[in-house]
Amino acid sequence: MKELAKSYNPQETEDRIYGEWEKSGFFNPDVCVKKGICKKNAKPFSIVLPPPNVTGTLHMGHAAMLAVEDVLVRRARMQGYKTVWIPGTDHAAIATESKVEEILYKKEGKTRHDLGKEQFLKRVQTFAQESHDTIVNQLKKMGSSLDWSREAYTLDEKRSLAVRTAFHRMYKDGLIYQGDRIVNWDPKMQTTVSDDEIDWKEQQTPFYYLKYGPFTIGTARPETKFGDKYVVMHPKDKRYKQYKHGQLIEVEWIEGPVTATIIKDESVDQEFGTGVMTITPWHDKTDFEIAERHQLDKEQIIDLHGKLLPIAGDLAGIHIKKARAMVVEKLQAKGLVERIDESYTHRTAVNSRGGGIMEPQIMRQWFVHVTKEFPFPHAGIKGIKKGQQVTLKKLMLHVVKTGQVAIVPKRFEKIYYHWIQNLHDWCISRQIWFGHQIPVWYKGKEVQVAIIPPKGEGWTQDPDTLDTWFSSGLWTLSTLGWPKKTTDLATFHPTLVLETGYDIIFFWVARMILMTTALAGEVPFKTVYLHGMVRDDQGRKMSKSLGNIINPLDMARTYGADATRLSLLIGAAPGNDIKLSEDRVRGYRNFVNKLWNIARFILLHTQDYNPKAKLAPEDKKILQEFKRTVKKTTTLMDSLRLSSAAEHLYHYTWHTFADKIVEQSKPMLQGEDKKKRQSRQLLLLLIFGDILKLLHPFVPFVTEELYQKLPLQGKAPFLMIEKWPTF
RNA sequence: GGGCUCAUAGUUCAGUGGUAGAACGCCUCGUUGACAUCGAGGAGGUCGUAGGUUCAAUUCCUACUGAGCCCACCA
Repeated sequence: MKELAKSYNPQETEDRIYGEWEKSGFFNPDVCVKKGICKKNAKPFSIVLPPPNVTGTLHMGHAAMLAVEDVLVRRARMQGYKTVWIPGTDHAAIATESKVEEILYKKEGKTRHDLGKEQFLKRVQTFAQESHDTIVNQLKKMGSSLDWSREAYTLDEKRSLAVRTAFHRMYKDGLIYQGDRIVNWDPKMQTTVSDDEIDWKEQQTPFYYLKYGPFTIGTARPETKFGDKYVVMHPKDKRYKQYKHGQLIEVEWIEGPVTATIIKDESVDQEFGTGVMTITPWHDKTDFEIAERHQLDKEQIIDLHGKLLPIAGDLAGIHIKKARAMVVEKLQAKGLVERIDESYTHRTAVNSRGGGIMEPQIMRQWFVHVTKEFPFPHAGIKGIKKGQQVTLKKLMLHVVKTGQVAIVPKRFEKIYYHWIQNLHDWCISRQIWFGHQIPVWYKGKEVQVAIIPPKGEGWTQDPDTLDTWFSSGLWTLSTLGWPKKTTDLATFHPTLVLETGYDIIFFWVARMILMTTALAGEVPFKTVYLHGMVRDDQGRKMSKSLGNIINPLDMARTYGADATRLSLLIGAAPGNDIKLSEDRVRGYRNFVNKLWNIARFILLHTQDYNPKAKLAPEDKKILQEFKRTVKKTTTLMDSLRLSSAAEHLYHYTWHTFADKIVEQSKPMLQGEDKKKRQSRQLLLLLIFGDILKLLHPFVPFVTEELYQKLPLQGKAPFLMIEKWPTF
């Protein structure tokens, strides 16, 4: 028996251990079944890894996610479940494309158009591949027991088939349609963007009160007002009751007299401004909806590059940024400006990927119809019969309300409901190059929506690509082989737990529920476990500009992956943010080292232990007391209270086992009484062996390394496949 | 504008209808054979404020204050 080093060296251990695990194949449930580690008919336990974007490297938030998921997975495996955790990465369409564009521009001063589609996509793929390799390496460093044989990529061949199939089916069910609707247009990136990808920036801008015939209207954007010919007020507004809905009036306006129509609509806020406004339906969502309700004309004022169209008269071709001052000047010359309020705060929509200022436009795009009734074609959702009329919104609400999907912590259920109530049709087409090209083909006036290109000459595919969340919304299905009826799909779907940050509950969680229920008639997962954001020790977001980023790989290199994991697990309640500091990680490094030294002591004193020794009554009692810790840990983990479980183990290991039991054993181990000594040797080995098992999900590397050195009888070849202790 | 969360020891956080817990930090002492990445002991809290329910509230309810977050079509 070689003596252990004086202190634990994670650098020497972690990569070697991970390599051994990988080589063993036990991350793969099929291997476990084949080798008899788990029963053929064992209950399945499946988790998909929320696929990191191939835009860079992993951050502390990822590390927190990996820690929680690996704990769940490792424990399930030890409990004998047929356990799989599926790795993968996300092509992240617009995020990756804009990142590569940025690099290209910085390094070579070129745009994607200078390269052309084919060359540009090659660059993106190279970048994505490098990023992927880094990420995989990082996932392994953190000890994640992922089944690499099942690795997926949102843009690989299998996932592409799933995407095309989903699009085709949803189109046939009337859930996807092409329509002319108002969308968020980014003139800089030349693409649509979804509501969720917009950041709002507050700005002080002047607010103009303009004379519009007998009315005074308020606006923050006079440069869009050229075509305004509807004047809208609340039907109950007493100030304007002499005006009737539909009444025509002549008003003097920017380019001369206009015939305006009075419109009464309840969406007008009587308290705001003068309670009267004119509308620009082509470039404002609210205005668009008013126009839809009353079937009003809509006219485009601004082109897709942000320049004024001929309707602006001599200002045509001017960019809207410059146009404002010029329009105001014109209005002032005509005496139409009543007053200007300088202290108005306006919220500007900005594309969170790349920063272009959004300009709403009416455009022909593809949408997912969330309020359309359709006969539900499946039988797998409780409370909804096959053939029953449902909408996507209703489905999304139903599965959570009935508990078929549980959200932890529960308060996020309310947030989820609220979001669905406000949900509009989802625009899924993007005018970028990197992503799943829309599976629609055109030939003259013919249109075909299909899974594979139509036969015959002359078909061209829609050049647009799909919103990245369309493919990640299928993730639980597509990683398990859908639309094919694979064994994996039958065995592992629905997955048990989806663990992710609360910041992407809408982006991703909601959309997975939407797509999976609609397409497969199953929930994608039974429980959603939401972790908090990892912040710095002052509770601030980690960001480059603040320079407060703590890199998980740096922490793992300095203190070990195990310590890093513990620092992210202990003190982290679901849904609550974690404040992390290097001191914290250092503290848990000390615990890992303590564990190492306990082992060192035990190994030193059990060289000659007798596996058949009888436990003395007082030792039996200590063992019984230890079983309470096993029970408590088990119960806490069952209820997903991982932080409490880890804390409890920490405390027991250090302050009960090491400080009391081990200390008290010293005289017995060195004493003359052979029976006492042998009993105590066995006791220490038994309890410590079980401590290692209990701790293994939390700190897999050090426990594996130590367990392999324990002289216990009947050990499994790896701690990771040992049975979870009973009580 | 609507909603949510948090407020407990110096710090980070658990927790419970019945006279408060952990970790880190701090103080004192100890320790050359598992571990100074250590051991023994200790100090430290009227559980945000004001009401209410209750035999009893840090725990339940209401209001307020402070911190943070999310949503929303005020032109």
